[in-house]
Amino acid sequence: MYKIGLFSKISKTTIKTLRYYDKEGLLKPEKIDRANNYRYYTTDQLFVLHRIISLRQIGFSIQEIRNILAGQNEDQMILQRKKEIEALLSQSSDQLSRINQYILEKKEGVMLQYQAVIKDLPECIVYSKRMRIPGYDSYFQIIPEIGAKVAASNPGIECTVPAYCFNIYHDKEYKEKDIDVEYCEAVNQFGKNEDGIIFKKIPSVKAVSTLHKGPYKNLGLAYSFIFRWIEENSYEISEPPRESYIDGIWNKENEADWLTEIQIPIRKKA
Amino acid sequence: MYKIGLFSKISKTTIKTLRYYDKEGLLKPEKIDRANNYRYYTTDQLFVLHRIISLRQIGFSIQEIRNILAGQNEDQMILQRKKEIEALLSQSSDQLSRINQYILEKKEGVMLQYQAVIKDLPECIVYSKRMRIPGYDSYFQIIPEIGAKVAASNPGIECTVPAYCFNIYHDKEYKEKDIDVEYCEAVNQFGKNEDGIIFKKIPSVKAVSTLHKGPYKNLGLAYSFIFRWIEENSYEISEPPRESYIDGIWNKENEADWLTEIQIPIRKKA
DNA sequence: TATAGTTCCTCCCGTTGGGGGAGAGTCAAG
DNA sequence: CTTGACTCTCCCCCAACGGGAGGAACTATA
Repeated sequence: MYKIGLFSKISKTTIKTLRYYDKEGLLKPEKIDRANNYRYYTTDQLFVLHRIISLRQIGFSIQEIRNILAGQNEDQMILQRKKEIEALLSQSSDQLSRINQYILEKKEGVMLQYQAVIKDLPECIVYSKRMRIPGYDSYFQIIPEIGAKVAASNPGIECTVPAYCFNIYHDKEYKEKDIDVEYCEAVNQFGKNEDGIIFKKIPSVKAVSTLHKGPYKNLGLAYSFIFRWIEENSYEISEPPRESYIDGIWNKENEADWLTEIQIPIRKKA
Repeated sequence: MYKIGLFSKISKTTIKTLRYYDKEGLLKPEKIDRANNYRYYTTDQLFVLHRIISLRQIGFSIQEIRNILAGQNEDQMILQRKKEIEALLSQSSDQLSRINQYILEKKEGVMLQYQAVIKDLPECIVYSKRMRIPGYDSYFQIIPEIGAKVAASNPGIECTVPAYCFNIYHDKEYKEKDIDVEYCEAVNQFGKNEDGIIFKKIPSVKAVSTLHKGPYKNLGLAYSFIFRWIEENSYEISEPPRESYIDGIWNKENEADWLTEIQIPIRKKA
């Protein structure tokens, strides 16, 4: 029978940890002296402690170890823990790739105005119209028309607050002319489909996002940044890119103040 | 100027997080209404927030981000973070290997009495004698003699409490006869070297450890378990194995109660 | 203008696996 | 008997928020 200090040295475990495992019910001392509450351990308990430490080193939580020691469906917990480890592994390797990319960008000295962020885009209801337009300048005429038509045909329908108003680009590559584009605006409910205007529910999706400030003609820079980012970090594009308009002609006079978010749905490359 | 709820939706960040970043000084609202303490944000602040989120996704802590945003030696922090990520990566891959090994052992149904644990063995002072002995049974005669001689020549020297008494095996492979063994016992100070008995300081080292209960003739099982474990988990032996005697003939009559810990110093395979 | 529903605020507590330390009781040796 | 080493319990701390209480303020509608 060893007191906690000796047992701690034999087992190379701190006293704090031993007391904690006692409190948590993982390893009760063989005997507790009722007179002074001293804990007494035996060498046999080294086996249990070794089991606990081994499981901790594999990353199981205290609660999980308690279950395993109690004999509860160990196999399932092991498989679950294995999946967790694999998730952590992939997260770390993700972070490594991102930080390497970051170092590279710093060394090249460019692109530092752009930041890539992964977000979940929530599900929403939109009205949309897909069309082929000659160039970006056509937006300023076409988009208000679509909005007006929807409002006229569907009383009671309102745009979401904050607005989520974006274009989806269906071309396989970046183009500046003759663009196959789908204009979308998030609304609070479904309405009538007419004149190529279609209401639909867009499911939630994981996307990489970057902000672009300034006139639309410079959006190409943002695209080249983010396409490269996707490539370097081993993602692939899962749906066509979206441009979400945050600040624009409707609230900022100066083109230099316009703010656009590029959102590209992605998945990890297999 | 957006109130926190709208800004939270635009940026896909929770209100709680925005308030936390305010409190931590990462992202102060553009304006706070003194009358009601409402926070007001601008779209320009989306850039700072994106920067923060991007750094968070790479795994930087709030404190680190605060330093980076303040322009403090960013390069160094990036390299440091990269090392952290690599450490995490290697830890996870370690855990994955261990849990796979664990699954394998369970499937084979054997070896479940042994547990491998990695520990740091602390530095200590020992007296030691290296010799060639015919077999394990010689221990019972030789070891007490050495102890008696040291005690006689070095008054004032005491063994550590708890005792750390072990053999180091210098043979390249496991042997049961004609063994090249170095007997060591941890003591509180240096003493006289004589008759092949040498005092020395053993530095601290990382080792894998397993417990063996029962007679010494069965130690082979424990060795085969742990050698395999080392191989399967991509470690390599960095120093000769040690056998540390926890319970033995001096305090347990029955051989079945003897407890021995095998400690093998290891390092990760390159 | 009254009211109801929504949004916002500031606390406070919880999470994990112990570490650090205070204050008090206990043990072993000289 | 004293002194130093051990041990006990209790409380606070960590990181990055999430959950919820309780209350004030804003907004829309009747």
